[in-house]
Formats: sequence, C-alpha cells, structure tokens
Amino acid sequence: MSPQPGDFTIGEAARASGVKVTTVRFYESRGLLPAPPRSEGNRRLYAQSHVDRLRFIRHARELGFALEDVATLLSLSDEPDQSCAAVDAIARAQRAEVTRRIARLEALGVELDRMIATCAGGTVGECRVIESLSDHAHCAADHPGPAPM
Amino acid sequence: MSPQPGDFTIGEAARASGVKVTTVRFYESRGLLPAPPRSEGNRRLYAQSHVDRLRFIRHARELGFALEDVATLLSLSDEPDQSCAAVDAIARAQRAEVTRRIARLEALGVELDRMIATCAGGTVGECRVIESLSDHAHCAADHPGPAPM
DNA sequence: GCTTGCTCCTACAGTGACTGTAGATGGCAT
DNA sequence: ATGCCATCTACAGTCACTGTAGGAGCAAGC
Repeated sequence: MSPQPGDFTIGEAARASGVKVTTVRFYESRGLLPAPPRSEGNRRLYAQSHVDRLRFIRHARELGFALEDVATLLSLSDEPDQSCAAVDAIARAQRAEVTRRIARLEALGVELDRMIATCAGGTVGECRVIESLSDHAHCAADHPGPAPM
Repeated sequence: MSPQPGDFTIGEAARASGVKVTTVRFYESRGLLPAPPRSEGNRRLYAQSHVDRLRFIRHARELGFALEDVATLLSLSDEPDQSCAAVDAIARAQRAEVTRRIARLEALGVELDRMIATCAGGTVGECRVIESLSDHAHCAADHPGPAPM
C-alpha cells in the first residue's frame, strides 16, 4: 500500500490528535486503535478515522476514564443502534468516582492546613507537622490508599 | 535473639499499625523501615518503635505524600535539632498539589455532568456522551494526564 | 552519491506503590 | 501426627504509560 493523500504518518496522527507517538503505538498494542496498513518502508499509515479515534481516546482519558472504560465506550460507539444506557452508566460511575475523590482530597486539604498552621517554625523536635503524623490514632484502615488521578 | 515481651510478629505489627503484612515487607525493601532482628525461626521481630514508624508512614501516605517524601519526613524526624523548614516546605507542596487536583477534578465533574445531562436515553447513535467525546476540539495538550491520587 | 538529521521501527526495561502467586518453613492446637 | 494458619523468599503482575537501545527510512543540502 503506497501513501495516499489523506494518510497520516504516526507523527502526523500524533500531532493531529494530541496523543504522543509512543502512546499511539501503545494504544495499538492494547487493541484500542486498529493496526493501520503500512507503507513499503513499514511505516504506519493512518486515515482520518484513526485520528478521530485517537481524539476520542484522548478526551476520555482527560476525563479520567480508565483504558478499559475507554475500550468499552469505543466498542459501544461502534454499534450506534444499541441503547446508550451502558454509555450513560459508565459516565455516571465516572462522575461518582470524581465526586468521591474530590471529597477525599478536600479532607486531606483540611488536615494538611491544620498541620501547616500549627508549625511555629522551630526545630523538627517541636514540629507539629511531624507530631501530627506520628500521633495520629489508629482508626480502621478503611481507606485503601491513594486512588489513580 | 529470642522473642521478648513487647516484640511483635509481622502480622501483629501490621494489625497494630494498619499496614498490610506485604506492605510492611515492601517498606523494609524500600528502606523506609529498618530491618528488624529475627527470631530463631527467621521471623521478623518488631519493637514498638517499628510500629510507631509504620503508623507514621501510613498516615503520611493517607495524606497523599509520595514514598520519597515520606522517606524525607522520616529522616528529618530522626534529627530533631534541625530546623523544621524542610518539613514545612514538603507539607506546603503537598497542600498545593491537593489544591491543584481538586481544581482539576472539579472541572472534570462539570464536563461529565454536562455530558450526562444531555443524554436523552436513546441509542448510541444519538448519544450526546459519545458525541461529546468524539467532537471535542483539539486544544493544546497541556494536561499531561491523570496524576496519582 | 554522500552525509546530516529527523522520523520511524521493534523490543524491552522502568516508573510508583503496591498486590498476587508459588513453594517452602514455622509453630501452635487438636 | 495432623491440620492449619502465619510466615518466609523471590518474582511476576497491575496501570498507563515513558524511556532506552539499536537499527532503518527518507528528505534535503553539498
């Protein structure tokens, strides 16, 4: 297959979509982007549809969707006659996750502010920041720790 | 070294600190927790000071500090005569990071809400969620993507 | 034709902070 | 002695990439 007008090299597709070259290849390896035809010199030759798909992926990732969710959204968008209930459910789950993370971060912010406010600028020995990290009572570890994003 | 009253097995230290057994070993491998003496049967024998240190690490992690920051905070807390300016700086940087993440997540929340609100419940073909993921104009990719936590 | 310099290729290792697994011991209760 | 859980080591897997090594393609300048 020889290059046609309208084909993109991987670099061009990357620029046009805002996804890095290495990440484009990574998405192909993950099955999110179909393997495109190649030039005689073995270069990937992308069509506009690939660029559109990359843009879709990039935007979904910016919204914090996991690659697995992105894959589901892509396969749903490939079947336009299905009900969009599944799409809606994924979006709502993501919204709920964002809400949870904001609440968590705001609680952290409050605690950090308290720690910082009580620091009088002396030595580490009398530092409230260190102290409040040390002293904290053991409350059941129901936070499984930092979540992505 | 034979077990003494006040020594903890790794499982006990884990329960007492709220850190998982595997994670305790992981922290040792990362140099955050000193390697404890062993029993005749090669089991780790922790003292109260180890448990305190684990609690410190857990609390700092819950506040979103990276392990590298935790290591720094620990080494600072081991030298109580130093100025606590470095401690304060780490805490303030963490506070700033939390603020940035909240702002980012709130922007995502707004966009997700817009997407969800316009979904009329029809087919994927007419779904606004998919559409808004597809349509989005290419604005400079200045968000390097999801950050930890 | 030759060189320079960029883009592109594959394949694999590294990131952070763990989690999970396999297979071998330790040690206590029944 | 038998079962069973806790513990041991060592290593692979997670997520979403990023970085590196070692080549090859390709256009432009000389």
